[in-house]
Amino acid sequence: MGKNQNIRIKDIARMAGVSVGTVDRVIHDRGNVSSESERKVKAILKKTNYSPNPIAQSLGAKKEYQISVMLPNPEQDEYWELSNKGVLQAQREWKSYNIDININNFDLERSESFSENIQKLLETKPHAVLTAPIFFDESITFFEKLDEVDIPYILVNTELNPQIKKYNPLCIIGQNHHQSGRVAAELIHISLHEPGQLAVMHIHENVENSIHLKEKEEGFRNYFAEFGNDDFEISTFSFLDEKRSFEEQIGECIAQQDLKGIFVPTSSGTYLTARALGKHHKQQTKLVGYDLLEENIHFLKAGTIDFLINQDPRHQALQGLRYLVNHLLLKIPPPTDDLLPLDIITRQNYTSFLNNHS
Amino acid sequence: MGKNQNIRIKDIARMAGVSVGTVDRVIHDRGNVSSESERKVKAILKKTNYSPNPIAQSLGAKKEYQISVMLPNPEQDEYWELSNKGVLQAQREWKSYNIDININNFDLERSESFSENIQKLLETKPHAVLTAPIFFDESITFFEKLDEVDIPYILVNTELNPQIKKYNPLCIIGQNHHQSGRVAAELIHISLHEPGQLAVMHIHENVENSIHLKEKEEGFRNYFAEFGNDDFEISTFSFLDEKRSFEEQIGECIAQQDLKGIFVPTSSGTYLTARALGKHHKQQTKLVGYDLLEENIHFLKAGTIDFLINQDPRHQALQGLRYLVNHLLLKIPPPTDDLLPLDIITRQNYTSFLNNHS
DNA sequence: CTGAAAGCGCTAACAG
DNA sequence: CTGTTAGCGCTTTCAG
Repeated sequence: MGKNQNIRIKDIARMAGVSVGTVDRVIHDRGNVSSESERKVKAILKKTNYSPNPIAQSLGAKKEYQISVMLPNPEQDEYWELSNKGVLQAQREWKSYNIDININNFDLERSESFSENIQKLLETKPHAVLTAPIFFDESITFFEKLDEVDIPYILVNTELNPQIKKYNPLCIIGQNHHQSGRVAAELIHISLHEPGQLAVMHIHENVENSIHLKEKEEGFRNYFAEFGNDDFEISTFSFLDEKRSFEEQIGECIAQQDLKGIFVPTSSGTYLTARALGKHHKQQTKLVGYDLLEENIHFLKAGTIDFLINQDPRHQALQGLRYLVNHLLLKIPPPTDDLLPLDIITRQNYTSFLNNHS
Repeated sequence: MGKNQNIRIKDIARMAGVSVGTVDRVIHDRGNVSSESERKVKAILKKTNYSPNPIAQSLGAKKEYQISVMLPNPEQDEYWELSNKGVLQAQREWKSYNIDININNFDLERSESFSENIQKLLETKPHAVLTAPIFFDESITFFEKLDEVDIPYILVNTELNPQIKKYNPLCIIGQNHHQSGRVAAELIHISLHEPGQLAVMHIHENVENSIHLKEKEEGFRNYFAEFGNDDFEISTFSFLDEKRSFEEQIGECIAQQDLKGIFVPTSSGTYLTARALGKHHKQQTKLVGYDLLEENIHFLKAGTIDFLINQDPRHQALQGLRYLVNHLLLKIPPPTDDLLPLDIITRQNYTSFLNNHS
């Protein structure tokens, strides 16, 4: 048990017969130390199992840190509004620590907007970055540049995948999408009392996002495939931005098919589907979607939505920023990835998720 | 946006025309300040929206804090072992902050053990206490004494109820038990495809604990009562410590009844029931219980247990200690109570809850 | 290459 | 009642 609470830099300086300045130099590899001194200091360091007092460390280093957040415009999508709430909370949380979190928003509909913003962001030379790789190709350019100038970055809403492995994010925060799809399947399976048609609805999604969505769908199908029977037949429907409103398109689809269960792998798609089910009086169709958006909660309460899987974007952002701060301020390394729990939300437990948990 | 990053105590001293000492005194209500000075300082404090730099604060206050934890012996029950893990994590987390968390364990089976321990604990005069009111009557004595000597305390595994309102815990951490019972009912209801007998099993519980359990049962029954039909009839069974093992008793009960669904409101009761169901080949009976104990997970995977509701004892302890530390170190007041989310655990999502989340 | 010394913002002991 | 001052442990000049 390290009683090393009490060894100070001063102590090890004395033990090594040098000054605190020298000790600090070897600790931080700042050079300008004779190999002799270095050897001695390092020996004592090892022997005493010294670990610096992070509090004093960050007080002493009166440095200001800039963290840049690059996320979609919260006004375009309630999911990102929740995410933004996490950022705002982090801003408050670290206000007095000389951490400046500045927010850059890009347009969810225009990938160019993302590219434009990374230019501006990089010019400000932040000490760390939090982002979500919505537009994957553009994000890759971003990663390359960040890696190049050695700015640490953390990704939210992401899962470790082979493409990302080529780059060096400090940490990746998200959920296991495949497993998430399996949870959705399980929930439909549990609540469905008779065989029938199922559907996966892809609504309004930039193709770039499709990595997640495909994985969710795969998990969903995979779950049912394991049973090897054909009680359930699964179709996939994709609705793209057209002249006709999504609601109209979805409504038509729902009217034509006799669906027993629907899985919508996106948060905003969820309430769009619920609306359509409502309009066509098909509320009894089992519907599983994502996230505690206002309208999703409404339809959950009403019974149109049966389950929501919570991706907790607010927590993801907050957690990402905490990792970044700990990294900058206290040199505490975050995990390489953080897979959040797959919360199942129902009519009976949703309120317990609505309190602002830290 | 507060550019108050940079207002130091020194600044507000200058602005108020007093010394830093005085400012510090009014900030911490240490008295010995003329009402005139106090007024001025408070005005500036308000105007500048001053908030102290917690880092400097904890460096400056070279005070050592003692926090005493009083929880059941973790070796007696895996639930409390999880709880203990939270305590250990907190110990690590605040190691370098001069916070000394010492653990007192009492015997779950002997209420006298609790009483004995509170004596010893009080003699050490800790700065704060974390406990769980397992033995309610004995706990009340404890609360009274803590209130008397003004030691702040936080309760875990508890819900705000009229009896506790007479005392002054700093915060109460737990779940809404009534709602928890309703979640259990909902889960059974969703997964049950035909009417039938249901049961609530009370296993091996000290009567003192029964407040929670009664509330869970009430929520459970209440859910079904709202439907007003009699598709489901609910019986209550209680198993007390006797010559015969619980397993035997439960087994007998299960064999005699034709139960479609069972709700067990305790974590250890859950696997005991699952064992009995296994032995009597009644795995198809829907079983809802509590918590990610090793054996519960085993039976969940095997399909004997259908759902677990996660009470996250580890998180409760950790959170309670964080509140305490923030209270002591930074004077940040915790909420008066913190109701945690009612996590639903299934075969498909349990792994996502097993990672050690902070 | 090295040591001395001045802070970082706050707390607390000590004269007055 | 009030101001002054010496730290907390570490970083970072700045002479030498």
